Amino acid sequence: MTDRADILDPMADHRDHYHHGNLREALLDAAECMIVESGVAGLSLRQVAKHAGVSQAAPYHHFASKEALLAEVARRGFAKLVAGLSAAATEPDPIARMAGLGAAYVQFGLENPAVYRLMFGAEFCPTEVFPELKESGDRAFSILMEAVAHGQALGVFWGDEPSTPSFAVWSSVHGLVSLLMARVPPEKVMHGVPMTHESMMAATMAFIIAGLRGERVLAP
Amino acid sequence: MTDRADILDPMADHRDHYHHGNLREALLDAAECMIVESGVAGLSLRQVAKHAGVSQAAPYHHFASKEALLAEVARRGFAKLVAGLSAAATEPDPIARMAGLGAAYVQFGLENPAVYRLMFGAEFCPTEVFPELKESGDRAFSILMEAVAHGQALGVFWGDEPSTPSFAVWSSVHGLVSLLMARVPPEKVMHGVPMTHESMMAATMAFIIAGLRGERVLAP
DNA sequence: TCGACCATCTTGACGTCGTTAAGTTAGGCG
DNA sequence: CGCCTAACTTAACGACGTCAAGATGGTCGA
Repeated sequence: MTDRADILDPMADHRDHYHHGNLREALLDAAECMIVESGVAGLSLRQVAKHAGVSQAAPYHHFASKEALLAEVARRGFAKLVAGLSAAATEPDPIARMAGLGAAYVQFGLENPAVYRLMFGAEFCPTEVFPELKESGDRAFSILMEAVAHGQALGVFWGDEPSTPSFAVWSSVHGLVSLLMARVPPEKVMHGVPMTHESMMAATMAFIIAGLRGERVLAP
Repeated sequence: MTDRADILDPMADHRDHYHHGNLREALLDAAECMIVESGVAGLSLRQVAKHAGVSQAAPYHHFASKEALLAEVARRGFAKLVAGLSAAATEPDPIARMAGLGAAYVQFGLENPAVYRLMFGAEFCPTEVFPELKESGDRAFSILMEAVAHGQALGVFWGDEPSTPSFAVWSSVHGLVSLLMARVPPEKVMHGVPMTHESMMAATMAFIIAGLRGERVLAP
């Protein structure tokens, strides 16, 4: 099809142009696009291939299975999430940094709900089968933990051990995103009180800050 | 097969014994059992039917589709969750009640991870298609909101509007269960600190109590 | 310049899946 | 006793994931 185009357009300096151009990336793009439109559950590898303009078996020269392709889409998602968090992690004030991290996290989740579900769904591409996925997630967690340790070092946050409160923070924000996606349409009103995504997020962040600053209430 | 068994065993007083006995419940039981063993993604309706001892098309006389059967399994899960929460909701002390609700919620999630994922996954049986699922979830939320309002009425919890902080509580606990299931094996050690499910839960509950008691830190 | 190599992609096939249509069985009621 | 209808079976359709075998075309040493 693009017989002469490869000569006229030698943009791929390395080895990115194979037979049909960079099929691996094209498949990933197509899969992500189709996931965003129709969800993960109904995704068909054959349609991904058709969408990329190749035959049904072509993807198997770049991915071991449909699950492996989905895992790579999820890995890209984690990379994007880490990029967003990193941008927010430069803020020096601990509370402002934590608020920025939370906002970046929620923004990523609500802007990429399908990919977010794929990343944390564990039904498709489980972390046991694809350990690089777990590693990508841990990288995001490290940014959060660094922010907690930063606040602890300055005496703004309680304690001196960052991993446990970091996990509690992650739980809160992850739960917020999950519930906002699954159960709260943006205009929902409950018992006469409007529940906007913004107010839900403000309440969760208030919980997080209160938890980070406060003393323990329950034993241990 | 059970030609005479129906006569020898007339336990089903109402109309529960059709051709093969109560196939609807048998299918639900088989599906739940198979989901627990192998997850939702790989579940096959044909295997569910075979597991129940009927042909491939038999389920369609009791459920409109595979998704509808899964939705009913999820609905049963919500009923079980509500039962567990209700038992913990009798405690009069607000903080103890909240801790009990959290423990009951986490216990349900960790004891039924596959069904929990189905309930909140939103990939299979979405709430838009099965509104009774949403209703079941709202019933669980009401128990939590009642507990928050109870604490607010006694002046133990901050504020006088229960739905927003209740949502933050739900977020935290839901996120805790999700992350414990997906990313934290029970024996995980992170940066030299052992992260047990119990310590993660204690930290999250401390956050929740602190958030419920404390003043707002961020501007709403 | 040419031929061999090899990664890349296609064709075709297998078994399984969800779902539907048409036929079969058996208990309930006239 | 015979019809009715719900419950179930058999058979089939198209789509799916995946693999084996063959076609294709760029790369590189001779």
